[in-house]
Amino acid sequence: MTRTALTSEEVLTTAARLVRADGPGALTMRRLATELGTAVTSIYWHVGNRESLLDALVERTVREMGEIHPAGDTPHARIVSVARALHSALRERPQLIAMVHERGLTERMFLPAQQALVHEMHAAGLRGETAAEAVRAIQFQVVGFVLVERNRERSPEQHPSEGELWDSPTAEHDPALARALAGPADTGRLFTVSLEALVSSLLAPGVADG
Amino acid sequence: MTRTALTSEEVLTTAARLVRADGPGALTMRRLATELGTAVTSIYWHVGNRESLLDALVERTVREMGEIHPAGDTPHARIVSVARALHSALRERPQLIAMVHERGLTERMFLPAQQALVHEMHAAGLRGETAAEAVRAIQFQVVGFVLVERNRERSPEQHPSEGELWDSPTAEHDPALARALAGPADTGRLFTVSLEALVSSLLAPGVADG
DNA sequence: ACCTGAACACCGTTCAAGT
DNA sequence: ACCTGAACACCGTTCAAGT
Repeated sequence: MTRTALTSEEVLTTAARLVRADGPGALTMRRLATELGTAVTSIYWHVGNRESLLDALVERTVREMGEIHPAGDTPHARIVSVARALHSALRERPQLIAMVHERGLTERMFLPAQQALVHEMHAAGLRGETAAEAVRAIQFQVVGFVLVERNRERSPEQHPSEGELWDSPTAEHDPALARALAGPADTGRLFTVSLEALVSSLLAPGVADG
Repeated sequence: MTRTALTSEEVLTTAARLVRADGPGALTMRRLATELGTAVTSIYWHVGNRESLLDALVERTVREMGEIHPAGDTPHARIVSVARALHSALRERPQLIAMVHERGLTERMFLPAQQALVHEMHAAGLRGETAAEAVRAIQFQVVGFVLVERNRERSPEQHPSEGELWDSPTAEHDPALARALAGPADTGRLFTVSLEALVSSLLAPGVADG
């Protein structure tokens, strides 16, 4: 009983499924071979080694990310919408994004978004290095946020101990603050606040020129 | 020829050295045993397994991070100084910080800084949930930045291809922008710009209350 | 051109046996 | 109380041998 001819396409698809389901750590060559119904060594013929398989997976993810469609009437609104779209796109593919991150390909994944942002910065009147800096500030903000959020999600256990430690002198004459810092962060709101602050500052005339 | 009695302290110190030198991936139980001059299995008696060894390492790093000393005359300046201190402290211990990050203990590591920030927010007149939100916005900003920077450092190779892709329509009538985006980002400046924008916005009266 | 099993050099971990 | 070697079940990868 032999199976139909193996293709690198099939290897990639199955590998992507495993990563999405159980994370990159669960993608072992032997498990992949079992899943595909072939010998481990056949995979090597088609995709080289594990490293290049992961490279191909990442490449595919970058392509699949798709285009960005800015929405809104003002440059400010359209920039914010791009940042938000990026934010949720990244959040929907946590494991694959982590792999893109590990491989340092985050920038290339961001290229379409970057071009959209450049367009909007131009519309807002920014040019040259100032515009470039503004675009990058947005990117850093969004990527940084996603990374921090992922970090927090992976460890919901630590908050109690953090709560204990907030029985500090400061906490006593500001209980509302202590309560807020003991509980989980409202990351959605933090994202909005920080993003609005940044965009407003970037679009304010003459600020980024110092 | 027997060596002096093994202690868990010695195991931790040697393990920390290996991680600092070659990263967490290089810390294998067998290599650690060789380095210590004992059998692999002795380590298990002292520190449990690899996982709890890494836990202990991380715990130690968090403690060693030390205190934060705000500098400057205005709350704005002092908040910025705390953020900067955090930023460089994190950058000086990349591998160990990565482990703290992986284990989701970033928050606990940030506790002293958090308390310093709360103090400054109070000095600036912020209270309760507004102050808590402001503190967290700063934290997210700094941590996010460090993570993005580390990601970029790990992959200096990708810029050429990014440069190629910047032969786009927009690039032609703004060559300065294309040049800026093709080259490496000035992360120090981006950090300053974003941080100043955020702090100014957070300390502006009545903004974070909507 | 494509697939295979055997073999190699690595892992982390357990456990009975030593002192 | 502390240390040990043998053994187990995993890895990724190579390579000669098959069709």
